[in-house]
Amino acid sequence: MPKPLTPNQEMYLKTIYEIVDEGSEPRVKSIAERLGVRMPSVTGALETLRVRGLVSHDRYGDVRLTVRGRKTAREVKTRNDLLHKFLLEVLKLPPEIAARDACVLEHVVSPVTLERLESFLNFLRVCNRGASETIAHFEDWLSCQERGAACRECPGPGGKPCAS
Amino acid sequence: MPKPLTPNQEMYLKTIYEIVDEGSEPRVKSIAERLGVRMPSVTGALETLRVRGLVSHDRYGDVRLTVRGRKTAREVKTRNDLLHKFLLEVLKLPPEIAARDACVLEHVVSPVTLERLESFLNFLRVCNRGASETIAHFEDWLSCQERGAACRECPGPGGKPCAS
DNA sequence: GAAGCAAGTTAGGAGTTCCAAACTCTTCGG
DNA sequence: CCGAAGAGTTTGGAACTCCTAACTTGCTTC
Repeated sequence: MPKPLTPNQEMYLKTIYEIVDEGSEPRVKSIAERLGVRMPSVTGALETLRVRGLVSHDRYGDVRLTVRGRKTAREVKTRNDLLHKFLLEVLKLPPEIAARDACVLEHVVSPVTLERLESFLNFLRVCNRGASETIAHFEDWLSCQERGAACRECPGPGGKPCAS
Repeated sequence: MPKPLTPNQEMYLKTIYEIVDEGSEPRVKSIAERLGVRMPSVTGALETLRVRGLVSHDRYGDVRLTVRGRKTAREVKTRNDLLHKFLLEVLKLPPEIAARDACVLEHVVSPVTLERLESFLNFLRVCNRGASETIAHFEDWLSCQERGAACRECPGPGGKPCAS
């Protein structure tokens, strides 16, 4: 079995995939900009990925994902989408935080946990015993918390319901 | 501002903290065993942590956390506990998976997300509009899913309720 | 077609993290 | 009190990641 990719290597793959997905040519420069690194770092990373058979890249030439590279990139992206959805729709995190965290978590969360998160989202979708209402209540409760007040029906910081 | 610690460095700190917490002397060997690395790795890591003022350690001498090191270790442990609780109590993950994932996530999750997870757990505790019931339903639904059946009231994979 | 600029690469260096092998120190038993 | 065993360290090497500085290449424009 091949050594697993590092988080960084997965990030390079995902970034190339996204650039292509947006209809642009993946250039060393644009990859560097997206990842917040300098061009030599990209050249180096592409070399390791090339050796592993995930991208094709000749000196001064085009950067392309191989079939295997594209497959891996899609997997990373799938993990990201799932985490992002959870952070956004369940935890109600602001978009920038959700995006940032999904981007870190996508490389480290276990498959089992990922699957469970997916189940949780499915459950919220199909449950007809008030699961989505609970999530809606959570959002209400959060905004009461922010005002330092108690929620209409659930106790707030002070333990007492408020009028909101 | 000091450079942030790497996940690894946080792990070393947390490990030493736990060993002390259990009433043992933190030895290079026991730290190595817990972290699944060899002794030279520990010696090296202790040196970087020493330079950063987080542990005290003389050649062949005792390993101790400094005040700052202990503070950091406690912070890591707090993050771990919170994540662990969430993975266990909300996602209903098996203990080994929850422990493993909490241990990775503790180093990378943003403070905002951590706080939100804490809010979520608080919400489940204090909500009197059925939040904890929803989580209980999730657990039921999961076991139905495992049997490939539908839940009593929420639709399962086939979209239809079952008798469970 | 040549010059210049932007893109890309190489070279060299630093930090982190790990390892095996070889060495040193401490401690404990005889 | 001395020597062996185990604990701990040093050395040297590998992988990954990043950087700056200097160099090369390709393209575009005059």
